[in-house]
Amino acid sequence: MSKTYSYKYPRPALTTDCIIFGFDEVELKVLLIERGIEPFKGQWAFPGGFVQMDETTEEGAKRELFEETGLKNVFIEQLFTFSDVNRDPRGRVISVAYYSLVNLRNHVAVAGDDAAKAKWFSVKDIPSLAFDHEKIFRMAMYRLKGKIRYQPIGFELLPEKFTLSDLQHLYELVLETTLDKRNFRKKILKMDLLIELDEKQENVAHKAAIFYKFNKIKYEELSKKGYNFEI
Amino acid sequence: MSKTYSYKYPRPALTTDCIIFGFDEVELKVLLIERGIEPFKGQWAFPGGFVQMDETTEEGAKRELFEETGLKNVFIEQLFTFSDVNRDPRGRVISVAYYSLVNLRNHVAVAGDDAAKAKWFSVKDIPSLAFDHEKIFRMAMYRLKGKIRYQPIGFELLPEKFTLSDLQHLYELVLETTLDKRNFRKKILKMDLLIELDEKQENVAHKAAIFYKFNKIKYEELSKKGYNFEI
DNA sequence: ACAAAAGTGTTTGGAATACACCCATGC
DNA sequence: GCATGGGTGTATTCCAAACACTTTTGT
Repeated sequence: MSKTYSYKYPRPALTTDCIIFGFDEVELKVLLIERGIEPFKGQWAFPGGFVQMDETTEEGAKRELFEETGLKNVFIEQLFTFSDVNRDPRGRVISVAYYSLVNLRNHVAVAGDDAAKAKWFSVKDIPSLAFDHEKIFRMAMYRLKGKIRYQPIGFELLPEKFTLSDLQHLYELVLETTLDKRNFRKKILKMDLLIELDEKQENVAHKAAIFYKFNKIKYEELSKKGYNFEI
Repeated sequence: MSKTYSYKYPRPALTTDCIIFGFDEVELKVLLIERGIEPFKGQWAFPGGFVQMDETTEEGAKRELFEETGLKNVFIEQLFTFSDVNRDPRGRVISVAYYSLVNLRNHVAVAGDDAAKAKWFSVKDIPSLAFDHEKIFRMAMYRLKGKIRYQPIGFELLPEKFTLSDLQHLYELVLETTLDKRNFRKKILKMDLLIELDEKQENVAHKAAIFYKFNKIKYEELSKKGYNFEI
């Protein structure tokens, strides 16, 4: 007979879900895993799983993300806690969702230990999802859009070095709009959070773009002062 | 021997907390209850309690709020889920926090069924709080400030009818700053979300102010279109 | 030479800010 | 008549948006 855990009152189970957006300099993608077990076996879902007793929900989310997809060292941010009574056919399960935007150069491919298959999908072409994950996805997209307008998420999550066109492209993908090149550059450079490098693109069939890097130190200083950045 | 509930894996307990800000046209306050039982017996804390199996966390938060303080029909919004491993001396307890801003005219006094005493405190003069509630409070204040700048929270939560000075005062209290009267009025009226009433203050020892009401219908229309309001 | 993306300034309209006096009312 | 808060307009500055051509590089 296996060990069980008993409580005086019933308790919901607690899980996490990770909505990881990825930017490969062409498309905005999101990371899904194919479920290996019931319920929703064979369907796509966000990585995540049950929270353990010795970890915060954030730690649990990162752990599951790593186990299921191999992604590591990802900065995640809390999105929302989903608690609809019937959101999971296994019973009462409450899920704390986290989201992030990562760069597909640094956070390369995906190869989880768990049997689950992980795959990046274009946000324009998402399969049908398990549980209430479509609702979660909509909220994550909405939050990402809102956030990128006044916080330089893009910078933290681009590769070490990047061109201004890369950055603009990221903003355009997330905001689902086009931006004026001159105005975008003016605004971004006026923030004074980018450092121009002594390096240019090579082997491109056009004028080589200058690489920039993000001025993390300055950003953290300003963040502490409660400074707000607007795009 | 009393009934217990057994699970194959250990589960954290799940609670809610409600950070209810109140505006009495003089001060910004927050609602606390004095704990009647251990842990932290006799200390002040936010109203809240354990989530039941047939209710969402939002429903649970509203239920506890009513039971402990008598407050009803409050629109609450999810703030954050707190999951530090040692945040509760009773063991592993995760709490989903909600916040709201209510008007102290409509949502009058407080008289909970539970033995707990509930009381409004000026946000400038909060006693020391139980659990990690000081951390929760700081986050709630921060969120409220951020939110009021681009969403007309103030309107929804003011009394049925109010003067522009009332509204300005609320903004000043939340943002902890002073605002220029003429500029504030210009901006607020340009939003076109207020309806001027045919009614004035009475028995005031100065020019009587005109009452306004919030144009809820127009606000909901615009909200659905994703329109954003900035203060 | 041409294709392809990088890079660059100016003008205009609208919003944000700063700022001071008269008005109505109760006492 | 005076103390109290209500109500109003303008000038200036700053930011946002619109807009087109030259430069560099590989083929």
